[in-house]
Amino acid sequence: MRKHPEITIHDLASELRISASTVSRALNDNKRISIKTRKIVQQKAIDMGYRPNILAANLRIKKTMTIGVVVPRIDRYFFSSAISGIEDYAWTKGFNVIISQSNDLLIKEENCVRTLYNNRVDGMIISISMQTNEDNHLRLFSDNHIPILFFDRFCPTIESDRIVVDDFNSGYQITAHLIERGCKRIAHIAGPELLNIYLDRKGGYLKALSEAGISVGDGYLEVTGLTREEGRAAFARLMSLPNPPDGVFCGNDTTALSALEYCRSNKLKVPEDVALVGFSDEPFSAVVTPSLSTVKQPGYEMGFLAAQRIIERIQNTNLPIPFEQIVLPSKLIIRQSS
Amino acid sequence: MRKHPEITIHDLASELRISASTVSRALNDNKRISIKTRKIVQQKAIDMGYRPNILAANLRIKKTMTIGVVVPRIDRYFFSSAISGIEDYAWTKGFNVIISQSNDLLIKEENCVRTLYNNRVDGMIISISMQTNEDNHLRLFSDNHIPILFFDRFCPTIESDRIVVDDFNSGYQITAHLIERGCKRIAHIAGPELLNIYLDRKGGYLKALSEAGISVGDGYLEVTGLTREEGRAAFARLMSLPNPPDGVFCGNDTTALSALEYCRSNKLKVPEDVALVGFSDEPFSAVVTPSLSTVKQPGYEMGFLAAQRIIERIQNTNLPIPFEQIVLPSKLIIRQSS
DNA sequence: GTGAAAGCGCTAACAA
DNA sequence: TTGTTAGCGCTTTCAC
Repeated sequence: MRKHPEITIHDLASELRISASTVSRALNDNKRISIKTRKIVQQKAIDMGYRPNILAANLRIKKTMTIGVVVPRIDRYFFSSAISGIEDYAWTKGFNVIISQSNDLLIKEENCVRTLYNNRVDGMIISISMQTNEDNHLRLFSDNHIPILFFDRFCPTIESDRIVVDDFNSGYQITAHLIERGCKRIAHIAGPELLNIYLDRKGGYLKALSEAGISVGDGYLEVTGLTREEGRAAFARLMSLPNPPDGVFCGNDTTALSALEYCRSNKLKVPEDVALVGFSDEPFSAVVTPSLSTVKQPGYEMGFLAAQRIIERIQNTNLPIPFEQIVLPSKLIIRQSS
Repeated sequence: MRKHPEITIHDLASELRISASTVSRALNDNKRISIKTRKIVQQKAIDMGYRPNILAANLRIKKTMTIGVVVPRIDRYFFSSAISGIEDYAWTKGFNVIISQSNDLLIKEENCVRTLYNNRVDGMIISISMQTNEDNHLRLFSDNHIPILFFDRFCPTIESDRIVVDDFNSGYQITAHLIERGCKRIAHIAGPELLNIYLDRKGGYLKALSEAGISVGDGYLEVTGLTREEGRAAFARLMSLPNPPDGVFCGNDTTALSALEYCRSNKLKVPEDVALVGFSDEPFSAVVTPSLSTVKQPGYEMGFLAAQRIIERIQNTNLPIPFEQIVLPSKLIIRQSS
């Protein structure tokens, strides 16, 4: 039931008849202060209900103990689990996390990044939007030597740490799997070419095909925004081809789901008529019927590692740690749809 | 390509040969400064790449412009969409949001709340954990008159604003719907009685039954933690009853899904043998087969409104606005499972 | 309409 | 081992 009057180190100091700096040091467990004094001060702090003014400390120390996060959308499972990982680690280190979403819009992303910059976050973890085709806003950080770390979707022109999964190899595995299960005509619904992840997935697809001596059928490569609607349209186009595919690697689970729904309403059997594979292992993928083959990305782990990495960098801004691209393993999950 | 040297109002001041206070005022569009001076200062600020030091301003002004959020888990769709709503509104008002998750553990929740308190957030939006049976940590806020707002799951002993959906009525509607479609033996898998939401859902269930003159069958009321596993076990118990139910109102979509899976592996037809209804409209609910009847909660809107409300309160701490419980409409969505 | 000066609560260089 | 002192960058009273 304590009331407003905030206790400061000066209150503690005068109460104990010592100086404020001693109080400050004692509170921070500075070894220059005798254990005895430290104990006394710390106890008094508790007794008087002292809480440090982080603002003042941060102003003095010129750090905010905050890391900024920008993701396309919070409510997508992959991103929310990544955020979960970021939060969990950051909190153990006393860092706060402020989150913002770009809605996959470049202009919104620029706005987010600028706001984080103005808020003086100590570092930024970002997964760029589908539209991001330039990097001026990102340079706000890199040019000013504020740590920046990309996860999943990165901007190739900014030198920095990155945490990704091996999209190329995953795309390769998916396609190889389709080939192995007997598909002869394999199509791919790809995402925006601006993004490394989709480019890589497509690359893996192409490599697997060419290794197997299969050429990409006419019209078998669709490039879309990977929304539900675009996915459905793209899949419809594929299935209306004179020689429709018997296996489709969809750029994400959302489009795979659209494909599934298209099949349902058009009485196509999955996987008999056409085998389907998605990407991301969204929560719904395991439970739709037929369940969706997909690639599981370790969202939580990526976030956790990202936080770990960036905090390490924040705490060693002077040390010249080389930038690193960390590739986490993803896992092909074969279910009923293929 | 600007470098480290941060510009301060003093730099602007000396550059323009005016005082720092004038610069400060001009930057804040204070009408005591002539329009002309304001323009000049603001332009200079841009030219010199000035960015205000929010930390210093906040220290002075004793606000952090930050609101804290505590949810059970970020990666559950309902919560991530609520957070999305909170973020969206807060950013328009220049507020930052710091998010933490309790993992439905009281001890973790206490920790989160304490951290937010120490971080001097200007207000807190919280949906309490399944274990929260006391309110000492919450009193940290309410006793110190820091605005606190509950959404969805609230603590009844703390006086404050609340934003909820009408769980009672939703539970009633679900049950009435099951009755209407011909179910005679309706069971309910309820959640922890500690939480208003589950208590209300159960209350609605009971009321609908009693109004219809149906009594609750023996063993028809299961109280669980509503996880996938507990849901499955509870549903298995129900179906092993001598007189198993022909309609089950599951406390959330997760348990409804478990039930569905149980039915699948036990060759029970849904909804013919047993009709199923869940709660929350998780992303998977619409796409499983059979698709899941459920109640849609407006997560994003709740978050948006919560942010709006708490910011209003933060900005009028002196005004005695009465506490309010805002009930948002939820919507029964009837799908194939019932 | 503008300036001088004090101070938010803390840390840290320098002294003792 | 402890204290003195000087700010961090901003806002704001009070004076002119």
